[in-house]
Amino acid sequence: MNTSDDDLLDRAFLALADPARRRIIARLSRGPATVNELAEPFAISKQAVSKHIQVLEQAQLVTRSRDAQRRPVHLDPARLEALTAWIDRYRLVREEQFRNLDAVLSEQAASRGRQTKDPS
Amino acid sequence: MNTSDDDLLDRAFLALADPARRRIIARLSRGPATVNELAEPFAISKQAVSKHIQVLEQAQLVTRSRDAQRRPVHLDPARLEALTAWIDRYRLVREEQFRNLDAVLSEQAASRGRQTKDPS
DNA sequence: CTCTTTATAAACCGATTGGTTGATTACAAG
DNA sequence: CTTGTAATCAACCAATCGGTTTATAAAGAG
Repeated sequence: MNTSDDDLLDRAFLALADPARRRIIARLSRGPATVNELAEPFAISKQAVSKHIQVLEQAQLVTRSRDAQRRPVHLDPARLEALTAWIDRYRLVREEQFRNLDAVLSEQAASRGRQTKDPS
Repeated sequence: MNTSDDDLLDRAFLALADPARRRIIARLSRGPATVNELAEPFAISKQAVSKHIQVLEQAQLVTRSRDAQRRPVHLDPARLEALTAWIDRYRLVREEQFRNLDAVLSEQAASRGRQTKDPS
């Protein structure tokens, strides 16, 4: 299966772009649960919840084990960590950008008599 | 415009669930850019890029200013921070869960010998 | 074996996505 | 005024998404 880095990010972010799936994540953060347990607080069918879990599974955000005819779902925090890592890269770069901007402004303030460079 | 908390998370995660939009985020982390500049490295049309920017804008991940007929796009790190905050909530809760799991395993070790299922 | 529980598979449907092309707005320069 | 540039709007299209209903598989319990 084609699970490139980009593809995994696609699936993971798309998986989180749905309130039902985010509620499932929240529920699973308190421990494993079966499809029936996950479906109970929702107004949708078990089949729909099963589909949501498949989406989360393909994003590798959750895993499943076997216990007789039950298939408990477990949260896998590793992928969540990968998402924060991606976001932080650009969030933090941006903050550094602000620091650089401060430096540039100080530089410009110090050279207020020289020729102004055009920052196009 | 209905911008509830859940709705904003929907839009933001959906916005990141596309490689083109993630590349736009990456580019904007190095400074503002116009639609034309953003569209250049892509094989898609300017209209498509414009749509991507609208998606990012509705997710409040970027803002726009006016400069004559140009509309430079700026990255807004605040929303990115909100996303990491949401993820970390459940990622970190899960780590605490592991600590609790250790306690449970110790408990089970003390009562080893019973059936794994229903103790008769 | 049959019956029940748990869960998935398959087919279908309306709404949304991501892309296109063509027309239009907004602004500045000649 | 006309021309050119930057960007959006509008209409359209194939593909995907989130949900349903129906049917099916898989694993105990009796």
